[in-house]
Amino acid sequence: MKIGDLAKLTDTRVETIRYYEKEGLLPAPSRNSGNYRVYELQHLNRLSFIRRSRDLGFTLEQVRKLLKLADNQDASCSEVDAIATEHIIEIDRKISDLTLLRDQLLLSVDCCQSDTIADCKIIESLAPFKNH
Amino acid sequence: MKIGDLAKLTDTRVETIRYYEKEGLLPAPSRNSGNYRVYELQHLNRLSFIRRSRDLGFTLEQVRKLLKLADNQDASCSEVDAIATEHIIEIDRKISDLTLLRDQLLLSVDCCQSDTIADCKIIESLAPFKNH
DNA sequence: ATGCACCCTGAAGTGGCTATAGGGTCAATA
DNA sequence: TATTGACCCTATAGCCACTTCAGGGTGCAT
Repeated sequence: MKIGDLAKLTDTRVETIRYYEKEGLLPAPSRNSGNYRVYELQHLNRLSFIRRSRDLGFTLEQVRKLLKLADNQDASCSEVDAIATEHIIEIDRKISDLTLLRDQLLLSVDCCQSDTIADCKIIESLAPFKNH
Repeated sequence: MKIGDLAKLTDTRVETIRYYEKEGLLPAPSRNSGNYRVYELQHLNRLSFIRRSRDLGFTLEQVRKLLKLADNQDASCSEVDAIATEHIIEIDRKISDLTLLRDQLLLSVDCCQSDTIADCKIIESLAPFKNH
């Protein structure tokens, strides 16, 4: 399988695959006579794992840890649980931050019935003091 | 006012203030005999506006536009409204993405009652196929 | 005179890619 | 056989919004 095929199968850009290789997330595959990368099923599996993890918002650093843990089938999965739980907490934090922020913005936008900047409630909500 | 004072008043790092100056968001202040930046009230106002906008999640590019609009008191505020509304839509998108993602993760974590990686539901939910 | 907190500049690093330049490979077609 | 065009290669720079670092200067108190 060539890099383009792998890219299509995993919905990943070719450059991203090469980037993962450089970062040590994906093992360097063998090369054919023309120096093209040749991928096997194991690469497809590993890249799918990485992409799925990234889609779920894990950082590459977290993915690195998850891969290492996944490789060790006999190890305890408590560490996996810890990473996932910490990630959920982080996501919850983001959601509540964004919700607060959204409400504040909506308030300004809804209130702004004026025509000019001078009376614009949005600008006013950003300014520290009245300009006069 | 020296840069450190301005930093404290606006809860901004000194380096960030210099960065905003380099980026043209904050006008270059005058200097004292020792080449230290000397800030006036207008700088405090402008930096506060920038920080508040950033806190609300606007990009620096959006802040740049908002500042330009805010400077022109007679202009129509419809553009401001457009920027803010587009931003709210963006935030809504992020919130719903994160909520979906959170639910998926929670499902895996709640289901994982096993001890070893081999049976870990979280790892399983990331893996594309069963490893056997 | 010395210490220390603060200030200066310029360059490089962060994450997670994406884009660009400048080339090589390979299979199909004219 | 020559050529086209899709694909591949490497190396480097760019993106955002800063942060960090190296290597120095200033200013005030002790």
